[in-house]
Amino acid sequence: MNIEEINKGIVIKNIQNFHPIHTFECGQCFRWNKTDDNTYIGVVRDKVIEVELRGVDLYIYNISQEEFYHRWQDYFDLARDYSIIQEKLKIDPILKRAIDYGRGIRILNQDPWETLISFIISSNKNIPHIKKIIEYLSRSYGSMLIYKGKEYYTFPTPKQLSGLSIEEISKSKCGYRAKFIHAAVERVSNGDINLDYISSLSSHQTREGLISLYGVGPKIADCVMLFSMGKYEVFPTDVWIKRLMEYFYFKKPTSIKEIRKFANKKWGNLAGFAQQYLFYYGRSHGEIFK
DNA sequence: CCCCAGGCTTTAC
DNA sequence: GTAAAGCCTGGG
Repeated sequence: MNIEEINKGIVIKNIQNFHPIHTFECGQCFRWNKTDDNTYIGVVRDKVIEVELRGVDLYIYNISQEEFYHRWQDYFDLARDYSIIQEKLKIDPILKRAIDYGRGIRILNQDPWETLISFIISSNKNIPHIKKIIEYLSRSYGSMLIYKGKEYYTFPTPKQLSGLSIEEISKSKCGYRAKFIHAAVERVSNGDINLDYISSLSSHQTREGLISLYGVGPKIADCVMLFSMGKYEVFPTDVWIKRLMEYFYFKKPTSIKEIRKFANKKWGNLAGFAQQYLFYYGRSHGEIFK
């Protein structure tokens, strides 16, 4: 990678297989917002980051080169060669179509705690509403950051949320999910469950551990594993993926369990990448599956 | 007004 | 084991 430090940021020259729109709109994250053409601002852990694709060069603002190698290369998954992944997956003609459409997707390496709560909130909700709830929680209980004179808020830590009543959490408009969030805060902040430890286990054990949380089922567990724990063999199967898989592969109604098994066998430790390309393609071509 | 939105828990076969 | 009902809330 050809990287240069510039005023207030870095630039990666001639970047391959990274596009901000595809990466930030493919459903894996909720705190990146478009501010201009090919420009996004996001709060990641304890920093506000601005990303802009200008031609073939990627500008990342509010970080140094040293920080890039220390944290952000991993967060944006920029050390991974996605062309190899794409080559392997493109053997499948349907994936070829999906990859051609979403070529610039990268799977972000997000914070497990934030990812867990975000996907607990996501159940039975649309994306704008999910983002609103997360924004409310961050503004109310996170820490304030200033970037270019504007206020931003970190996603609250377990400690910052501990002690809140279910009623207080409900003020975020998260509805019946408040009791799930409350339970997760309790179990994580009192040390009953340690997300870093859980992520170090085998995929099966990680999954079991996550599902042991109240309000966390197979779909949410898979999202947390894929988006924040580097478990790339999972295949989060939601209603969109289910519809798409039935339409393209099974030609008949198929259980989620069977779809996951199929994907695992077909794509192995690349199933998570396949899911992201398919999901993004499916969301953008939803009318096909009606 | 009714229906749905990136699921889960509970209850009933 | 698998299948259906009910769930908070906001927007169409």
